[in-house]
Amino acid sequence: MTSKPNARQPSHVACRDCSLSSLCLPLALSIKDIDQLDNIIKRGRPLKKGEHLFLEGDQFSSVFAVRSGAIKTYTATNEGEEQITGFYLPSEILGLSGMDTDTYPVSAQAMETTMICEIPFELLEMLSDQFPELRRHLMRLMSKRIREDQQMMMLLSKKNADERIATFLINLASRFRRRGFSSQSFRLSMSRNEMGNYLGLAVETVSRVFTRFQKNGLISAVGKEVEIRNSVELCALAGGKTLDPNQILVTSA
Amino acid sequence: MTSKPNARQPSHVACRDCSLSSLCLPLALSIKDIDQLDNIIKRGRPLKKGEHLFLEGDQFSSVFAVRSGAIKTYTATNEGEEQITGFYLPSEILGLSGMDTDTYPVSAQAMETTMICEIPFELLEMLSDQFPELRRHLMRLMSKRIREDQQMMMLLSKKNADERIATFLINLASRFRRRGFSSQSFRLSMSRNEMGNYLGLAVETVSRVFTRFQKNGLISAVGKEVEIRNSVELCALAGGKTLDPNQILVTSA
DNA sequence: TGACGTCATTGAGATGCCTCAAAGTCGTAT
DNA sequence: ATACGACTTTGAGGCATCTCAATGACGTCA
Repeated sequence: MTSKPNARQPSHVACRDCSLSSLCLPLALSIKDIDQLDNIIKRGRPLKKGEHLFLEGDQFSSVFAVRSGAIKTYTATNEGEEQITGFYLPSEILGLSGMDTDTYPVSAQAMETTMICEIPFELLEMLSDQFPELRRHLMRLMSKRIREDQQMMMLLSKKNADERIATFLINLASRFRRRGFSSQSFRLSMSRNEMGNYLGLAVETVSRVFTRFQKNGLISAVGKEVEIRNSVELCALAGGKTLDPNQILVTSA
Repeated sequence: MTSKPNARQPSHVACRDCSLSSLCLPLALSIKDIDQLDNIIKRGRPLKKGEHLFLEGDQFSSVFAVRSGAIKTYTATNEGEEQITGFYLPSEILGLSGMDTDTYPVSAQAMETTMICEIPFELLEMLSDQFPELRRHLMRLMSKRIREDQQMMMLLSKKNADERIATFLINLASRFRRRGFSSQSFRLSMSRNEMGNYLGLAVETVSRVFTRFQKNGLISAVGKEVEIRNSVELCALAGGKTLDPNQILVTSA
């Protein structure tokens, strides 16, 4: 673990000094070009838990990178309930799905105190006219998202409750790992309810699966704190295809 | 109806003369620039039913546009069954999800005799370095796909069997309509089995829902021929959010 | 620190879809 | 024309998950 996940960060770190630069958009730019990206990025005040970054139907104007905290995106079903479409952790980019419309197709809300980098899309487009590598990176981001959504569709149409939750936990673990945090032990930023909503399960089912996983020694969980105690078994439940080869968990510390 | 859906087309129509140019990639290019796209497009022999365009794991090299016929993409589940991830009709583009990997993440197979335009990705990237409008179009395509996948995730996690099939039929209808064909009456290119696989339902359930829909006068179906008899009801079942405002069906001819 | 509201857990019963099984229909190729 | 295989339909029963209900734990704020 390099540092604590929610360590305070000054609110105006330059991209070149940001610890996430190797995961975020700067990935596509050389050191000297990063400063240009830096110039167009707006860094707002931190969002408090429950505050919205944008609402479904808002004028599309920017894409966003999470710097700390966590964001969920959701849309309203026909019956007016919320359907969560994604969770975003630090270094992850959201807002790209609004690109071909005038308005955001989902709402984005902070699940805890969250810091955001805002990248006005018009400027990002100008910058990507300038840097082919940046636009390829954007394309790759979107392409990756399409593949991830397809994995999600597979989860929703073929997996049972146990497999869904195993997959979800393994996926979270690998995302934490990528950011340099422990993949064995972490804090969920979402409630059981939100998890169930996202995974197409009732809260009660999520809760029962958690209980069962603990009885079987797969995980231990106290509230939102989760520890993966048997990642081999959990991966097996999740199904090998869920993780990229470079995302395989280390089995022991 | 402007012409029959499966009317024979000569196998080497230039983009500028293709009846699908207003729906396909040329959409992003001016008349004189289209010829450049034209030059990089490879037009192969027609694929027969069951033939593959590419296999999961094949080296990623091109994106493809369907010119006539129909393609399905699928991937293998952990248990080795096939999971269909999409159906592609004429003018629709597939292969973009492979963009950020070396290999295609899905297999693509012809569901009937199908003609394809192949666009080598390297050349497409060069061309889009030249034409900002083309690359914005590509981005929009991907962004649209992300939104559609999210609709699909919503379908899979919140809708029951009736709603899934209503949504599917309405979606197909609007895609036919966009291409200038009847949205009231069309031929399914997929089997009940494939439909169920895609929608996360057992074949038997699909069949039962079709029967029920016919009893209730929503549709009539003989084999793969489907007629929508009550599009208002069917849309209501599908849920308003499923269709873009510009995809709303005309209620009567 | 105590009280409240939110979130999580557990139990019991209902249900929608799946599985298995069998018969019926269609398309196709010989 | 006929026979075969593949696809579709229908029925019966089982099961995973949902729904409803109640209790329990936690976090937060006065």
